[in-house]
Amino acid sequence: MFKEALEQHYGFLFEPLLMKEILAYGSLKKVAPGQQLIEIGEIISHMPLLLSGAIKIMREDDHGDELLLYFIEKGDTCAMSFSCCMGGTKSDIRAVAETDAEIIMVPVAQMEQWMAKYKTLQQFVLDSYHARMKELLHTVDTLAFLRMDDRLLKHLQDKAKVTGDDHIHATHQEIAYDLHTSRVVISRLLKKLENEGKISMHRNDITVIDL
Amino acid sequence: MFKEALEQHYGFLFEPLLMKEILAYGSLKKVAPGQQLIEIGEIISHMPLLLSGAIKIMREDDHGDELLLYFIEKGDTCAMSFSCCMGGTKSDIRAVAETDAEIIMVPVAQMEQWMAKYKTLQQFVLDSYHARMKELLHTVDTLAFLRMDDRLLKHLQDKAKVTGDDHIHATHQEIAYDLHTSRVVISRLLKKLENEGKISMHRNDITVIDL
DNA sequence: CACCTTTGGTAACAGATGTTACAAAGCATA
DNA sequence: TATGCTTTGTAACATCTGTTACCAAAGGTG
Repeated sequence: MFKEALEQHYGFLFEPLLMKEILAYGSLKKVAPGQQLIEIGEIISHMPLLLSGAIKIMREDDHGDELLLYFIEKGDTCAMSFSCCMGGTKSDIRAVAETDAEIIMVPVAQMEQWMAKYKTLQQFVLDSYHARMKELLHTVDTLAFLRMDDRLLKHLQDKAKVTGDDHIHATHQEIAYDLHTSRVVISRLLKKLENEGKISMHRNDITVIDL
Repeated sequence: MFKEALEQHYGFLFEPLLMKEILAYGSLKKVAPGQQLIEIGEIISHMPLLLSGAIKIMREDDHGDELLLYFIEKGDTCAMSFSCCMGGTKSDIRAVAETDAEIIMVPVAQMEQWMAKYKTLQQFVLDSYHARMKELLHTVDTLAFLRMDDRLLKHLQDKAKVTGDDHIHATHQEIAYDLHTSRVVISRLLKKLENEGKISMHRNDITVIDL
């Protein structure tokens, strides 16, 4: 049962009746790192409520080039998936598990009913939109105002934060995909960060010192 | 009176009772190009409903460097200002009139009441969030995947679209501020676009040919 | 017209980022 | 140990963008 986890992360937000409904209609989904949850262009049938772990939200252009937008953590939902499923439109983003994660999947049909009934859910959705908007603004700031070395360090810090581990297990190539640059550039800048004492490196393992 | 304009742009969206309330409590604001509507850090007391014209939404970093996020046109609202005023938080963005514009300003206090009462307003706010989110995603795409020449052309096309005029009256310096680059870079790339036949240039006037 | 201000053009250079190519190191496995 | 794959290091170079400096053109004002 996922009753306890639900209570813990959403109990203070949602009214008791809504909690019961979520328990009745929602289903628990467990995913492993790297597992894809939502693909671009896919029609959304469920709204996710994250109980544990972290999800990374990615954007892709016409040429298949990728960019990490932000991470979603426990107690959050993907507001975009909400508006997509309510409007019946397709997903603008890809969602991939960054860590092991537990998610409650609520069917769209229920969500529509509940939005009319439950004030707390309305508020939650609005708050969620606001939070995601702020994240996106942050992403824009990063892209517009920072150079690649700062973007890289920030990325490593973010990754350490959402995984709760200052050891990052990723190849230079994987990091390059997230930041939409090339492996050589990442290797170069990582070496620079190491020389500056902000990280230390081993094969498949970067330790963030400057957290 | 702004009754007619309101009917025209929002009549099909809002229920009659809500329209009456907006007429009763909203006030019409007319602004001229360049006039600032919202400043970063400001507390929002009113929610704007755009009747005519276009507003540009800007972001600024710690060093005072600017970036144009997107334009808002008639029938739109600034979803961010909504969440800011509902939450009592400060504005993350700056809003500046791009053209002459007419805006209905609705006091926050009313908005909170109406959100509980009127389904159509709830839907409008959710839709507005979704639309703004999409715009921001577009902005991210532009920053992450395009080079400056394409960003510049896209900016000129956007500007021509929201003003309804393929003649753009702006100095190279002003364009440089919007795109967060330097005047020299803009001059260089504009000359390139002119050679490619996509625009033609005169002092303080760029004509977009490739719309 | 003479004078000044604003705006735009261009060269020359610096720095950041992207690309290609190749070597070396780490790891797994026969 | 020998072999092969993955991952990382590095050089050399191309390209894009940003900076500085200076001049020229356009427009306004006396």
